[in-house]
Amino acid sequence: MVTRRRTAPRPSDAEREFLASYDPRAFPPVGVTVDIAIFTIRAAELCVLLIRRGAHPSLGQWALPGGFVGATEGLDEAAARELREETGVAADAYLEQLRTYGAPGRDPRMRIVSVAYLALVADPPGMRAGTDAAEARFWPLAELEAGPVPLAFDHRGILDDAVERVRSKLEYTSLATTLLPEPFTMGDLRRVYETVWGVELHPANFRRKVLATPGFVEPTGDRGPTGRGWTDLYTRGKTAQLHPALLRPEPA
Amino acid sequence: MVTRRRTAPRPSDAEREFLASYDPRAFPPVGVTVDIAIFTIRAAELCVLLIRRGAHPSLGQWALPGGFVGATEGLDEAAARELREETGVAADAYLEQLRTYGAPGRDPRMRIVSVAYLALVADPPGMRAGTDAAEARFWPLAELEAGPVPLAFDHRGILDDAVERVRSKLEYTSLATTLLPEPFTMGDLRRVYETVWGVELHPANFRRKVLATPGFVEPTGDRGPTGRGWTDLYTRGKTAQLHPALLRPEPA
DNA sequence: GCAATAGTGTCTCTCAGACATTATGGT
DNA sequence: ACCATAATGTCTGAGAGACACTATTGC
Repeated sequence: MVTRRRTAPRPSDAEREFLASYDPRAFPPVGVTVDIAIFTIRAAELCVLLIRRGAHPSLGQWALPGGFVGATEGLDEAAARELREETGVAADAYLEQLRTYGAPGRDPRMRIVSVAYLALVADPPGMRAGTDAAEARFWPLAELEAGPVPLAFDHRGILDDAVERVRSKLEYTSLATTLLPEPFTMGDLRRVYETVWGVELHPANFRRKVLATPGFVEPTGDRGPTGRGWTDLYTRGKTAQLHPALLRPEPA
Repeated sequence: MVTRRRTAPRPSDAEREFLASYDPRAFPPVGVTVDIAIFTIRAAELCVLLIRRGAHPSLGQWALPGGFVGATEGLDEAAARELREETGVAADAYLEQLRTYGAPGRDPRMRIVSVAYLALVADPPGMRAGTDAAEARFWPLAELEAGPVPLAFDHRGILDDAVERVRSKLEYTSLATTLLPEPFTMGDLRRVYETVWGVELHPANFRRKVLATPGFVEPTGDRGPTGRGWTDLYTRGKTAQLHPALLRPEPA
């Protein structure tokens, strides 16, 4: 028996680790999966990619794409692989770890710990026609929040956390630009913020703040058509963090 | 064989999940642990609790406290248990999930996925004398960053992430108050910020901003002694998020 | 008296929000 | 002509940073 510290002679972690070093099956089996909330902007709506489950449990329900982490695969690596498999997009996408969910009963089969990721992509062109029959679909969030679409497992909660993360990330990073295909107009960028935050922004003030933030966007020099007239086009800047930040208006 | 979506007939997640539902041992064994970076302020220094390992691997090295997640235990629950076991503190402490680390080789024994947590506590009184012989110790971060103290596994990287999270959390939450025993003075609170951020703040401006943020601190009405004179005492306010935020000065 | 900290007041600069004005091009 | 959007400019108020001044207490 190995005691680790302090006074209590309880069955210590060290003991369990010691045993585990000789028998990796000494503790309860746990599956580790990666789930991704992949967001894009489509038709002025914030959308998330969901997959209709083709296996039990929750067969037929919609779920975040994901899967088990390979034996020799890192977590970020597994998430990047899932993202590539689902969307075909890898280069211009943004991917970050969101949070890990491991409530004991969240999967009825066995103990599953899911490392959730968050991805932002420009609307992938290959996914509009190439998708066969609604097995993978970008759902507008408004539709998910309004209609009673049941999500598998605890994916509803994961999705809520992911949306909140996206909303706050737009404040202090330039990630809004990764949701748009290049080049984009100032109005396009503003509509991303308005869509994600669910507010209306003053075009003049928005423009002023974006252009006052170095490295947020880069003017191409070209002009492109908009609804009525012509306007300047921009590409993504090099700065990830915004200084100063673009704070969302308080609901007060 | 079950095909899930799109065109590719690759070995799909659904298939693996289907198999797994009949044989939970069908995928590689993974251990899930919880590690906590527990911070406090002691002697005007930001300190983190480390444990000297009493088992292989990395025997004798310092590591973040942690352990395996119980079979019927949630992740937050496991972290709260660890925090309680290590410090005896539960009530006034702050605990949040930081990030999950799962690089394949991070533990030499087997695949270990570690869900890291972050805790902020007021210096626990029971830990100064009650601890026997340096098996658990609050280390000043300055000492860790300067001296070549090797940390077990990838805990150095986890600690770096945790410190950065604390630094940014102080900006827009009232968590600085959870690092102090109550009641505290305005100077105590300012020194928390100065210590964590590693900067000097103007006392007058700091005081004005803190008092202008509703719910940050509550005046007790009493006055207490300070280095030279007497000053107002405060307790923690009810607001978790600060409006407006208390931004740290830019290193520019 | 001197040093150190707490507390109050004031000035300036920056920035966000609100709004006015003009240009452009499609309906 | 009318409308929608883009683009530019102006005004005001809030807040941050810098600094001056006073009060209190230990040395």
